[in-house]
Amino acid sequence: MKSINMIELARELGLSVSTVSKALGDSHEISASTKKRVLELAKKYNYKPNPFASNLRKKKGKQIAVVIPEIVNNFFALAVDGIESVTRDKDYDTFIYLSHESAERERTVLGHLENGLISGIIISVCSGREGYSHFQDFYERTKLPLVFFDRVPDLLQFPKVITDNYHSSYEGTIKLIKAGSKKPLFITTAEPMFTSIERRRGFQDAVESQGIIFTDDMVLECGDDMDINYAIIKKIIGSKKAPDSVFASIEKFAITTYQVCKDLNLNIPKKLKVISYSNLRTATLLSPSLSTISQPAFEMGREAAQMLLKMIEKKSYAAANDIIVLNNDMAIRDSI
Amino acid sequence: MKSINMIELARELGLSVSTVSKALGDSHEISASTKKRVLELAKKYNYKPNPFASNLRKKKGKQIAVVIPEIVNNFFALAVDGIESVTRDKDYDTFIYLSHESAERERTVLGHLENGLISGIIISVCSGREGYSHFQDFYERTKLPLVFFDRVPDLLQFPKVITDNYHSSYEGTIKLIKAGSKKPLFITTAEPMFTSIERRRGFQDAVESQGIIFTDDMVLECGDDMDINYAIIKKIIGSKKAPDSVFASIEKFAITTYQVCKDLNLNIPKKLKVISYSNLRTATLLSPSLSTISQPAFEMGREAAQMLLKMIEKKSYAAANDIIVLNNDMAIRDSI
DNA sequence: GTGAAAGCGCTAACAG
DNA sequence: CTGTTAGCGCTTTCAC
Repeated sequence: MKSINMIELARELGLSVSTVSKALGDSHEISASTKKRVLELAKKYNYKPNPFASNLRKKKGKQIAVVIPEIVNNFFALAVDGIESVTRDKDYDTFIYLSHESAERERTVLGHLENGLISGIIISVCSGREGYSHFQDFYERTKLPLVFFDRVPDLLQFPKVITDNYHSSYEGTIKLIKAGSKKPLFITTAEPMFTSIERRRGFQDAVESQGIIFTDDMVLECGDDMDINYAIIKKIIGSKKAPDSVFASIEKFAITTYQVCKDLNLNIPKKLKVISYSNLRTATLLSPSLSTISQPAFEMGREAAQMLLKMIEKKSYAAANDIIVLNNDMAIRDSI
Repeated sequence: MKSINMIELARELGLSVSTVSKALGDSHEISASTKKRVLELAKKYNYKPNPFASNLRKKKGKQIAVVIPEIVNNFFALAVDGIESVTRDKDYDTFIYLSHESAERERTVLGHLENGLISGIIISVCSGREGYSHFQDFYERTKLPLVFFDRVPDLLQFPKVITDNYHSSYEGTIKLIKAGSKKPLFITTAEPMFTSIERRRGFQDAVESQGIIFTDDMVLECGDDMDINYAIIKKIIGSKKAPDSVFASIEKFAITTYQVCKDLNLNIPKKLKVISYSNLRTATLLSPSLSTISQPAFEMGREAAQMLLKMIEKKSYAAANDIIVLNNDMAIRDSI
């Protein structure tokens, strides 16, 4: 495959490569007529500048990376869709890396990206207690723009796109209690992450605001193994001192709760009210329809990407401490 | 910020850059002791070879592209997950591009990728009647390895990973009829694509095999606008000559069908049996649980990526016309 | 086993 | 406005 290069283009045009390069870059120091000639021949040969050569020379490129815990998850898929909507628009290429909730994998990816392949990164961090020093280290070493979204390292000074986790959780809990719940259960991840922590706070404060004494057994921490989660949830929900409502911090725990209720023949919402953070499109079709707090995932991705590209393109742009907070959307359905 | 390069490494080691380069590449012409020294210093400085320089020189890199219609779709998300499982393993970087079912966008992406950024592409084509000549053209010009999956250009000679659409559709239809359906309705996309066409054939052949006279009104073509689809499906299902079962060629039509039945207060499966191609995780939780034919999306992605990398690394020359056919999985649930 | 040197294709001073 | 030139950081002959 012999793809034409700038030298041959220049030769055929009787121009120097630098003139061709400038013409292709629409430089103001090139005459309109020359630009036209160059562009025409370039199109004729379907010439595309070699990005490796150009990136090498310019020491930067139009590639960014997206590092997320998983892709088989409506929230992240939507976020990627949002990111792509702006990178596509601005002619950036988007790499995708999945951490699969592994901090080690996250570090590996970051280490790899230190090679200079990309000009910026959009990240949603994996859960866990391993801290965020690798992000700080990465930044110190590369000075590359980083934007975090949703699951953010709250203690680090980076631009972020998040939602009002605390308040939406507070409101959701209030709904549960106003609907008659005396003993709500908050199901969250055993591995801590920014969103869960905020939501848990919102839950606890709301419970207490309604004159209910908050106790530790109002929070259940679940792990990755869905079979074990199923067993734990079943045990609690089927027990004597069962909760009368469940607030699932993440979607899959609501799904499991539904499964448990189905198997135990427990009526939702009569015996158990349920609400969950979720971006599930079929929430309305579950039986009963699931009440949800959904995050503006697409918009979050879009905002994060816009922020990142702004930082990449304007070196002086001081976005470093920008935090964009978007609103979640609560939909009360038959499960309450 | 100032990342070290090979020249500085070489200087500090008192070696030439070429020796360092070879050592880093684990060349056999370098002594073990030198390799060790080089590797150690490289690690100390956290040195990473600049991929632009290396790719420019070698005229190839370890980047591939994935071009799919959408990402907010469990099937494609799973496929990307499968692809990533092998690219991660083999240290390839994965670009992602979404065509959003637009042939024009698909062409734009392909045109862009002619610049040499990547070493191979995995594609699932958008629906429509615009043909596949841009893939052939792309290949002629770049000679880059291409692997198609699921939605493939059936007439072109490229390696492909598909599933047994025809047979699984045939079997699904038989299930519907054996369960008592006399007048099944196949809901498919108005814009043609490989999978739908095969599934439709399977449906028709199955219908006829059971002594039912196939008529054109047994197939309904729906478009992208879900509101319009809803109206059309509602009209048909609510009419005098309504079908007694629905076979949805793609998931979202089954969802809409459920919605319609819910709103019309039509009992599934009594009044209408439903089966659908779907990778929805909540199929069991819908009311009633949805019978599905699910595709091995993760495996498809994995196979496609393995094939592509093999072609890129030329470990297998014979891959060019390989077609891998995986089996779908049918799960009959309460909707039948 | 190691090194010198020639570029890969492009951009950006700097000249003219 | 256009051309000359010097690399970007790396790989790869080809010498030694």
